[in-house]
Amino acid sequence: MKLITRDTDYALRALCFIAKNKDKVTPAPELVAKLKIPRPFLRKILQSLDKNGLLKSYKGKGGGFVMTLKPNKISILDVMRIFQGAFNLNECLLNKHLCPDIRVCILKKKIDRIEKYVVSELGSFKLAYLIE
Amino acid sequence: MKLITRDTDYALRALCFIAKNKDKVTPAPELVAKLKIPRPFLRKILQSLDKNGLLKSYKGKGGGFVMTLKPNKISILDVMRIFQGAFNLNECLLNKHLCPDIRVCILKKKIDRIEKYVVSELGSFKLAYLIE
DNA sequence: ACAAATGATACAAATGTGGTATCATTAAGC
DNA sequence: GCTTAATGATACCACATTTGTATCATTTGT
Repeated sequence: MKLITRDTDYALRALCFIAKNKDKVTPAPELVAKLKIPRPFLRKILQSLDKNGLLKSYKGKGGGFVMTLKPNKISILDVMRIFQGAFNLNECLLNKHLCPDIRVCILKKKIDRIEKYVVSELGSFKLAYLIE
Repeated sequence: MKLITRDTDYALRALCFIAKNKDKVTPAPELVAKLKIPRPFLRKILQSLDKNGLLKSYKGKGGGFVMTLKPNKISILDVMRIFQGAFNLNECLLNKHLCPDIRVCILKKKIDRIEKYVVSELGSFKLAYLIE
């Protein structure tokens, strides 16, 4: 079981790099070269980050990407949500069979508490911490 | 993202049912009927539980399964480990590309702490709690 | 006009999840 | 000993997800 998937990982690396460039526009080819992420895959990731408002893109020659927010305004959780969807650790228990008895409910409560913990830990961990 | 997969869920249901039967041998067909789990899938799950020492099986007519341990000696984590492998939330970060810079390490530490929390919560949550 | 960039979208390979099917083996009980 | 009811072992399959690829259109600075 992994908490952070490949695309989230790539996205974090890319964001860190772009953030370090400050206001300078960072083109995708530069990221490919420096971060060793497969080119088309990175392009897709950057497009997602753009659509979700974490990056602003400039088309055409001399184009590329810049941050829209300060790195201390973006959390790991924000990025995870884009690529891994909303947290829902209880998913399976409710999935197809409705919880038929009390035992599921007490386990569900436990898992809900765990989820709250994870969300709070990752939600307070900012991109800025990764850059210094 | 789900914390508990289908087979773990099924396994927990089956274990609860078998535990309630105490020393009485529980045959798989009874579990199929009562728990509405697809028959061949349940069989596979029971075999895993047997191989991992949580159940003892009796072959032949009148055969079936009994618990090998008291329900307060089995944790949710024990069952998860059988079906979902060892916990390793850091999996992806170390996956194919070795961590190239400090930023991965500090995030890794955070995730390690989260993992410790989850393991301790689920490791102390015993099957017995689900049965009462 | 050209070159360097992103946008959009469709495709494909590998892996994981959930489930099925089949046949062999064991043991109780008449 | 035969039948029957159970598990053991194993191979297979369908589908979804993950990871990655390929292609062409569009935009923009020089």
